Amino acid sequence: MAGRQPKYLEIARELQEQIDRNQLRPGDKLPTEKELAAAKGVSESTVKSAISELRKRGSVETIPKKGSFVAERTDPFVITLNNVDLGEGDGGRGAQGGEGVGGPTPPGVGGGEGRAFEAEARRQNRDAHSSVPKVDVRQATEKEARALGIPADESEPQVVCRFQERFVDGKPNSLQTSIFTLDLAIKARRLLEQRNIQEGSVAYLQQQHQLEQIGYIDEFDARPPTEEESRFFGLSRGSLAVIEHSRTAYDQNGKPFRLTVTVYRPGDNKIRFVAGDVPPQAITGRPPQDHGHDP
Amino acid sequence: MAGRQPKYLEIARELQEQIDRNQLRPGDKLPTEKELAAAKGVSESTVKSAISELRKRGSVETIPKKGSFVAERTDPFVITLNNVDLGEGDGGRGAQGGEGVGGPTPPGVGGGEGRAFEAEARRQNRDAHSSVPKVDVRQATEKEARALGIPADESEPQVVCRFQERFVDGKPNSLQTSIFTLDLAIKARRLLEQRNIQEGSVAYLQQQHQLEQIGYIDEFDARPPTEEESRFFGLSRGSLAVIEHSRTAYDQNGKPFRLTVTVYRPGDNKIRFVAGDVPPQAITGRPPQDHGHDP
DNA sequence: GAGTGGTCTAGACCACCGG
DNA sequence: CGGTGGTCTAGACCACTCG
Repeated sequence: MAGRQPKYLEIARELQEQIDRNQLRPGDKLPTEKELAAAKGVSESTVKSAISELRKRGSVETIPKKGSFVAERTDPFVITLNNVDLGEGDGGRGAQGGEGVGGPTPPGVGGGEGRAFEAEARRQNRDAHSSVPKVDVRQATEKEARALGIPADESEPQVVCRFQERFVDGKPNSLQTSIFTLDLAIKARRLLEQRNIQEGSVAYLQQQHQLEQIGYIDEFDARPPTEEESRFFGLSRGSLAVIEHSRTAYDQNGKPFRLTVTVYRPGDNKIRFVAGDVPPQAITGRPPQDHGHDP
Repeated sequence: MAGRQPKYLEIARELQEQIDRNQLRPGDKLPTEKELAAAKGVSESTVKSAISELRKRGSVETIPKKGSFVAERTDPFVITLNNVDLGEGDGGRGAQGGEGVGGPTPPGVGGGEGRAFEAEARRQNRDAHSSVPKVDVRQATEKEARALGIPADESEPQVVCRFQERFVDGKPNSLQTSIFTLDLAIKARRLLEQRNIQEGSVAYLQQQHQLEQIGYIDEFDARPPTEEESRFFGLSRGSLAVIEHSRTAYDQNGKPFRLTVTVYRPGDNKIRFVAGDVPPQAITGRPPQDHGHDP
């Protein structure tokens, strides 16, 4: 119809329609590439292109040497990124409390690292856990140095990276790296220990080191996954992009002291910000009845 | 090194290194695929795979029948999405004022559609403009119906879409669609007119129709571009993903009345949220000295 | 008309998976 | 072991751009 498309896109469209019409159900195995090539009367390479297109959209997942499968629709994990009271016991800001989130959202959660994540999971009755942090000391990348306000003239600035894998309901959910200057970590030694900071790094830094998180800037980007990310998320090569969320946290002197980079797989997560008064049921996500009409 | 990689990734890596080392500069044309194939001693298809890899990362752009070019690094447009005073004259919330953004960020901007965008541009001394809105009436998609709180039993719910192309410094920046129920648009007729709403749709709805935006929920996703998006952004097929930002706005009765979906091309934009007290120079983006040391 | 990338073919070999 | 997808080859034709 209307100006022919390349065959591979045509085939991708046909397969997508079968998925949409539930002729191919989540978890089903697609015909093998050979079979599809024969069925559509094209070469195998053309079929490969078509399937690669579906992979990019997240409609199918391919497991090498096994086959391509219609993606399961997990119901997404809702993570509300500003669902936090900046700095726990209400340090710097005084009366405002909920900090522009206030409203119906339960505040609390000491910000930073894994804590907000686990609180979200509890609220949604989902099981979340994080791996033990892997701690790394290395030279700051340019981006990290800039974010942490390390002067450009400092040669080989060292940073501490705390890296965690995070799971929801047993499935890989996100990868998080928190980065501090080595100078800070030497004063706040637990940042260097390969062990969870139970109360959260923000609370730890506040209580033990008078470092208050009084604000942060969040930034978003999308990019293709690294190999490590592909492995963790179980993506095959040429799959969809990941979402990168960077949070730079500022202390009471207006200096950045932490950079947290979290990488999500799209589709499995609803990454949210809430502002003002929003009805509670909108915040919890998952309207009660949703995809209940086509079985 | 360490467990051989496929040739096409190897070649992609080599090219990427040349780009990183500035042996290939932004705007430069890569050798043709034939030339590369000959130079690397591989087939043309392998070279195509390699270049496709670089396209996904945004390192190169390919213009069909002309060649592949090292991507220009535009300095990114910083758009701060919560840089707004909800509902202008401070309607529903009362005393809290700046709404969790307060701090040093200039408030103002009546929220919604193109207004925040143009205000951002002014602040950054950049030229922003939007196309005249294209207005469409059509049946709501499932997602739209859900977001706007249209009951599932309503058959063929109609919505009004206001679609705009947005440019920064003359270059395509983002595509924005604002969606309202047809019921609302019939009462608030200017939503149906193919003409900019100068004061912003939020202000219009408040002043003329007592509809106050007292909160919103933002959501992020990443996905491959549609054909239309590829055309607008000048992406070739198999290029990188786009970022989708959805904002659902709620009125004083806690009911959603607008869904705005904005699609950005990654790399060209820094999509931000600011919370709490953050030093002003961090907010304006672009630290004065930045990539000034490798010319 | 020459050059270019987009699409496509018809194969091939490999590594890994499962039985 | 046979089946699978990943990689790769050595071509081909087309549509488009450019000089």
